[in-house]
Order: sequence, then C-alpha cells, then structure tokens
Amino acid sequence: MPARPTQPVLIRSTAEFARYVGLSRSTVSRALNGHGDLRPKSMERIQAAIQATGFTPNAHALHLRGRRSAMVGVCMENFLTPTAVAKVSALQQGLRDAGLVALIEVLEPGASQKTLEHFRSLRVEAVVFIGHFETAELAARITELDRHGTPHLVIDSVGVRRANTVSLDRTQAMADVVTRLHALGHRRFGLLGLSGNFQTVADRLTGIHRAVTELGLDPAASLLAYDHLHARRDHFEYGAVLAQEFLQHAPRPTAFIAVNDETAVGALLHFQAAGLSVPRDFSMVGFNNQNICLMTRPALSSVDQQIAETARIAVEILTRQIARPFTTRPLHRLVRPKFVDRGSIGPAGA
Amino acid sequence: MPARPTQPVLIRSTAEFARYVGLSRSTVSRALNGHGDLRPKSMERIQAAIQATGFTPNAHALHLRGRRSAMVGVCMENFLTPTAVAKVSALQQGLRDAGLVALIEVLEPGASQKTLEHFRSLRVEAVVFIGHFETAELAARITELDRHGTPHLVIDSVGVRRANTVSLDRTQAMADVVTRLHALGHRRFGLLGLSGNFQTVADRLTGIHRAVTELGLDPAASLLAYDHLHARRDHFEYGAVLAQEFLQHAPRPTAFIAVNDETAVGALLHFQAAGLSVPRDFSMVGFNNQNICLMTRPALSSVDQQIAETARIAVEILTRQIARPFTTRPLHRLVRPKFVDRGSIGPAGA
DNA sequence: CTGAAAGCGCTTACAG
DNA sequence: CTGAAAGCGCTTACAG
Repeated sequence: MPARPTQPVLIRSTAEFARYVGLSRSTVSRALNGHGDLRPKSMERIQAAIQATGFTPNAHALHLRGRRSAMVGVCMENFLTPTAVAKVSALQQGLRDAGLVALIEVLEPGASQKTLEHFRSLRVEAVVFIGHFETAELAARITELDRHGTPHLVIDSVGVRRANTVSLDRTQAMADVVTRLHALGHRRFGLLGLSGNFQTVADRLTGIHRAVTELGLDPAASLLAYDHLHARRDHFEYGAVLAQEFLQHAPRPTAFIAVNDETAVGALLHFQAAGLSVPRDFSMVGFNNQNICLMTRPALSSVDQQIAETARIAVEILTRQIARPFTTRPLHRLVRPKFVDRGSIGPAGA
Repeated sequence: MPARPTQPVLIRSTAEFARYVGLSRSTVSRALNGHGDLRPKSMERIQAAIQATGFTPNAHALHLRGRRSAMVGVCMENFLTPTAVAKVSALQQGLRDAGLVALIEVLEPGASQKTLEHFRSLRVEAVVFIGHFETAELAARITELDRHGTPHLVIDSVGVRRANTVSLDRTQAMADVVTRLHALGHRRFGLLGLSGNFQTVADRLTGIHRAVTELGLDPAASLLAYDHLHARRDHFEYGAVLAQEFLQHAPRPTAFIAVNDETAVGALLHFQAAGLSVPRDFSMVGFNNQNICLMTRPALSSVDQQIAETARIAVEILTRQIARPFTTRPLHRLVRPKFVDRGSIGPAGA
C-alpha cells in the first residue's frame, strides 16, 4: 500500500522498512543489493516503498558489516590560498569519480593527532596531506598511519623524506624560467621573496642556482635577492615593498622572479608607478598562474602548477595503495610545471 | 606487558584490545568512556595499552550503538570564489568548536539528490547549503530533509522561501552605499554587472532603487547599468569591458557600483589607463572586500560580507536545531554588512 | 570491581 | 523464492 502522501512514513532501518513492505529483512536486503532473484511482485513493492519513504540504509551499519568505508581523510594547512583550494577541490573531484569520499579537515598546528585519530576512528582508507606542515609533526602522523596500515600521500610538501609524495618539480620550474630569461638576454636576476625555511622555496632556489651556474654565470654576481618581514607573503604590498628596494639598487636586475603571483603583481605595479615599462625595462615572472595574473597590463607571465595533473596522479596513487599498500617506500612523484607567457617577459633592455 | 616497539601490535576492535590487556570488553569499554570505577591497576594497564597500540574505537560502531554521528553535511556550489571558500572555512571551524564535523561536498547540478542521500546514509545531524543553487532542485532537497526530520540551513542564498536562511542583508548594503555616495555629491550611478537571475543580485538592485528613490532622485535618470556576456563574472576583463562602455556614454556616471571586487578592479584600472583619476574623476565601490582590493591605488573601497559573523550565527542556529528542530519555520536571519572605505570613493567632481 | 548477554542496523550463508 | 540465525564492533543494564 502506498503511504499517505500527506503524512509521509519515516523509515529508519531495514527492520522498519521490511515491516512496511511486509517482507523479511533478508529479502529486503537482497533486493537492495541486487542479490538473488525476488518475485517480480516483491521487487515492485520494494521499489515503490523506497520511492515513497526515501529510505537509505545506514552507512555505519553497512561498514560494520564489512563494507569499506570509502572515505579518505584530507588534511589541509588552511583554506587561505587559491592554490591550496584548487588542489583540494581537484582532489575531491577525482576521489569522487573513483567512488571515494574526501573528508576535508584543517589541521591545527599541534592538534593534528586529534584529527588523525578522528580519521582513524572513521576507518578512513587513506590520508592525504596538502600544504605546509611542521616536519616533525607530519612525520609523527605518518608513523602512526604506517603502524595502522593506513596509506598516506603528501601533496606538494617535501619535508619528510619517508613520506609518499607527489609534488611539483619546483627545481625544474625555476631552471626553466632562468633558462628562458637567459635566452632573452637577461644576466641579472632579482628574486622577490624567495627565502625562508620552506622546503618548497629551497627547491626553487636550487633550480635557480643550478641553471645560472650551468649557463656559465656567477650566482653571486647574477642573483640579487630581497626579502622583508611582512605579515603575509601573498599581499600585493609585499611585492611593492620589495620592488622599492630594488629601485634603489644599481645595477638593477633586468628580470625578476617572484615567490608568488601576488608579490609579482605588487612589484610590477610598483615599477610601473615609478615610470618603468614592462617588458621594455624589466621582465617579471610570477608563480601559481592565478586569476590575478590577468590583472596587470601586460598580463603576468607565471608558472602553472598543473594542479589537474597533480590531482590525477594523486588519485591514481591512492586507489592503487588502497587496493594494495605499497611495499616499496617512499614513493616520490614529480609533476612537470608549465610556464605560461603572457607578455610580462621580453628581451633584456640596454 | 608493553608491546615490543620493533613490531607494534595492530588492534582493530575492543575485543582484540580486551584480549591484549587481559580484561573483558565490558571493562575496557567502561574505562574508555570513564564510566564505573576500575581498579587503579586495571586502569593503568589500559592506559598503557592505548599508548602502545594507538587503538581508537570504531566510530561507526559507536554510532550504531546510539552515539550521535556529530556530522553536518555541507553542500557547496563550488570552491571557485574566495568568498565561498571563506564561508565554508569559517563554518567548518565554528562547527568543530561545537564538536561537529563538517562533511564538505560540492553539489553537482542535477546530481544533488545522490549527495544528499549519501549524507542521509551517514545520518548527518543537519545539512547546510552554501552558494547559488537551482531553486527547484534546492527546494526538492529541503523537502526530502524535512521529511526525514533533518534540519537544514541555507547560507546566503534566498531563492527558496520555505528554507531556513542566514544571509547578508544585501538590500541594506546597497542602500548604505548609495546613501554614502549621495552624501558625497554623487547623483549619477553606474552599475557594473549588476544583473542576471540571481536573487542576491535582485536584492542588491532593490536596495539601490529604494535608496535612490528615498533620496528624491529619479531611478531612470540616475542609474545607468551595463552588462555584457562574459564567461566569468569574476574576471578583471569583465570590468574592463564594462568600463569601456561607460567611457563612451555621456553624461558619464560619477560613481560606480560593481557586482564584485574583480569587476571593480578591472573597471578602475581601465578608467585609470584611459587617463581618469580616482577618486577625482570617479568613485568606485566593489563587493566582498577581498584581498585584491589592496591591489589598486588608491585601494578599492568595498562591502564586507562579515563572514565570521555569518558563520557564528549559522553554527548557533544549527546547534539549536540539532538539539530541538524548529517548530516555527522558516527562519530568516539577516547579517548587516560593513562598508570598508579605502579611498576609491570621494566627492563628486565637476 | 568485573564479566556474560542483549541489541544497535545491517548482510550472508544456511535452511526450507 | 523467502525467512531465522549469526555476527560485524561497540555499550549498557544486569548479575555476580
């Protein structure tokens, strides 16, 4: 009998549901899972009842009974940078396509153990880390995961050697940029905000030094770096402040490489406000290839992190590890970045 | 006995754990939950074993046994706008502080039912919607939630009248802006991209018209709106294209109100490139008060959505509803926006 | 102070 | 074709 539409029946369990359709729980369960042959009439009744009640079996009970949790814990440093958000978004999409649910949590420094315990209590099938984390803390979490046989993957942070990692090849990215600028005649490079303790920045500096050296230049003479205490590195002001320092330095570098797009845009605008012209008087390269690159004239050339590709690889690794945890560890995969030229670089001037 | 550190014991259930410490499951369970008095020595053994094994009770089993799921489903339109990301981030933080876990999912248009079913199968205690959704689809999902007695809350989308809502008072926001500009002597207002079918935009237009009328102006004469087909409204180009249209129109408005910060920045830069000066020749107001407001000179004045306040109210409503679902429906709460002046508005020129 | 038993919502052999 | 029984990992009366 169909439920009276005016007062819908609320069904909370297969037991209630079975009573509602007048069959046993076993039969209902088989119907729900497509096992065994039901009498067509029973099948119809069950279908109609699902429509009428909107009953959904309790996922927790299913999991207890042996169904995989189909959950992956995702630990984020924060939601503050567009790049981090793009990564988690692409990852969640990819996991969903693979039938996995991403549980996204921000990891509070010092409280990561609690979050990981929560993930473990939910019996997640793997854990992903996105962003910068304190190395010792991250290492401790990975040790715990290992002990419980839970696979992990670190995206774009390379501080922990034992960790399975997929990350942008930042060394290569910077070497590519330097080589390209060198081909345009640039010999003096200004580095904007490329310092600090992050492994990601260290990798980029390695790439720059290596390329400069291989091109036959003296790093000490050809590289000039300014940094500055600033609350946030992704503010335009930061770039402006650094640009001001370079304005006072002679001989000024002809090409600038910034820690990120915000800094590059801030510096570019500051240079323009000081009367310099891009790319006639200087070249500028950002990092991350964000929306704001389109904001300057000319638009900002930048390094794209290839986030879609990174997410694709991450999902592939995770699904493989869930099926059968890697025996050879750690796994390190590098993603080749892509330089996007929009006109803010050009031949070195006089 | 402590586990040998070289080969840690992997414990997956209270049964295994009880065997490991040599007590019954009941006793272990009581210890874990702080019920009943254990013999100090038993307690010690259990504590040590937890340290040694890192055992965490299965959350699914706990929930089956009656524990609340402590989960709230959060449906997002996407992760593409900084504002939406800021909202979900603040909400997740607030929910966490309230002991609730936010399950964040992007709702694919047309596939929202599947996601909601998933949330229901996990027995979430409430569902939140953040962003723009197709009205009929959202209404259908809310009907289903109602039927199952699951509370919901819609943040910042006001298309569905029956929905519980907390949203920015956009009407008031725009009335405030117009009034402020009017006080600076402006009588002709240019609207950049304020059109389309979104209820949020409609509310903003209502506020603008109401204020203009109350100030004794003729809306038809004082308001000039341009819009343009553009792939994405949060690109700077969009603002530049609109600004170009206004440049060709005489008499030109003296104050501009943009649909968002990106459009405002794009327009402001375009005007500046055309030789106009801010705020001498025109005033410009953005919306959302994002980071990019700091990118122009002068920096962009904008309307702040007061996201922290919105999240605070949302968490309060949700926790109250979870404790006891509202009997009076729908609930509508408005958040008062805040105008942030950074210098891109000034007295109307000649 | 501690353990055996029942039951939460499911599914899967196992009988009919 | 369908149902009764056992068991997944827990906790909570209920006995001792």
